[in-house]
Amino acid sequence: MRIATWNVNSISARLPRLLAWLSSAQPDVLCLQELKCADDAFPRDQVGELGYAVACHGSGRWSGVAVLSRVGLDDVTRGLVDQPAYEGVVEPRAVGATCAGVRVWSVYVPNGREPGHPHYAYKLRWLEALHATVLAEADPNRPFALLGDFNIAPTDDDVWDISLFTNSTHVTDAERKALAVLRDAGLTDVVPRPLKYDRPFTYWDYRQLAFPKNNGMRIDLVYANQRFTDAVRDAYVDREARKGKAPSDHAPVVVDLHG
DNA sequence: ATGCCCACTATGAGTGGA
Repeated sequence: MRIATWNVNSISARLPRLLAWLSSAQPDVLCLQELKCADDAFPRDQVGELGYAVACHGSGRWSGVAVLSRVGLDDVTRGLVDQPAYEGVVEPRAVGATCAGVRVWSVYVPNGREPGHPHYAYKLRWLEALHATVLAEADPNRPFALLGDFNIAPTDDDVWDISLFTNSTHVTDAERKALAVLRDAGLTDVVPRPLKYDRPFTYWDYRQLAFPKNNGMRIDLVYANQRFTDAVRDAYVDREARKGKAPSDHAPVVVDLHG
């Protein structure tokens, strides 16, 4: 069973590349983030032709998440337990579904903008709600994983040059503590292998030749319980998807499970 | 070669991304 996550930075802008990637990579389950489309605008027919059912949770211009599955899609849950609002809006940033017995959540953690910004406080509150959801769904007998764009680099090695991140989001102690709380809840960071270079970055800015220079970050994560990690056979970042015409600025993370 | 922001809304410039 192949499970993947990919921040596509607009489903409509990325549709040709998404369909090509589904055909070549053949994931059984794909978690998507940054759809930037409303639920009624999701290209269900096109992904349906490739055999995928869709559970999406979007509202238009910003955010938006989905789970695509060709092995069943049950018990869809939209939003987190006690998910906080930002400026009065509870944003579409999390959707859960059960696919062939595996419970997955596609998550898009708020960016945070900068430490001290209200969006940063929102990010930390949002991560508390994510933790509450993990606790509410805890079941050691069921494979479980959060997959998505966490907007946090777990360690200093997960950015290309930590000296450039002074007073930046994504690397603060409070954000990393939120990941530690998820680990304390029984989840493990499933670190993918890079297909080139030494570190498995998943995001490269569009600007300043970041991708050719490999000025990247590992912020797209898979946090899984033991039943899930025990089944992991391989995990890698598909950096090929970052190349070429009209790519997303994120690459997919692919996890292969036994069975 | 991996190649020097992109996508959205709206119609030009502002916002968000990280």
